[in-house]
Amino acid sequence: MYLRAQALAGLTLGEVAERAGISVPKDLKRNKGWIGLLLEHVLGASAGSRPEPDFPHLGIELKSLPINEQGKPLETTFVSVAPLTGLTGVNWKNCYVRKKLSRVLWVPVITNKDLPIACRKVGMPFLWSPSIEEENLLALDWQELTDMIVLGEVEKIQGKHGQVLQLRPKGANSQSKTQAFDRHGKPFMTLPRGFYLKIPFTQMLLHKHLRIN
DNA sequence: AGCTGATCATTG
DNA sequence: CAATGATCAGCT
Repeated sequence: MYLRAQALAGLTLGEVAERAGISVPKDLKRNKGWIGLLLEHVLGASAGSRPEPDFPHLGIELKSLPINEQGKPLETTFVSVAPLTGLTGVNWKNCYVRKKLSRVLWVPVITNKDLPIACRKVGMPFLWSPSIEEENLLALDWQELTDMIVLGEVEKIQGKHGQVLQLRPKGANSQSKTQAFDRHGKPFMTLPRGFYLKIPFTQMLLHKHLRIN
């Protein structure tokens, strides 16, 4: 599977889509997850929206990483939705973020905005598991953000919180609502949130990999 | 130019 | 509705 991913390196998305018999959209405005879904399809990941790794047997999560020609990620990377309730007994060791990030196949895609989708090229995929240092950074941020949620301060959380991990809205739109608890423990409805990896962190992963290989 | 809140499609 | 896949786009 990793080898199949490496075989995609250097191909354009147009070529990959053609292999898969999938047509390429003009833009991603109404197909924001298209590249990720294309890669899942050609690599044989299990489809669907089930909360499982993309490759359950291998415990590997597939993430496409939009980068520019200089190798800089262009977007933050969504990790998972953030539970706002039922957090008693949840800690870093058993949390969903850690599980999701335990083994990730990153597939960089050169996604300069001025390039048509079909002309954008797949970079060299790499398999990653957090080093001790990386995991410590993630754990620190996760704990800070989770503490705030537990304290009923979810609406005080800004994207700037966290060094490598941030909490931002993750919903259909600003009208989306999910349940949370306020500082007095009373339930109220608020925007669903998700954990995202900040750009400098994924940039570091990419560059570490490039140095090693 | 980067950040962060807002948004889109699809599925179970 | 909430989870999957993310990128858009206005504001600073």
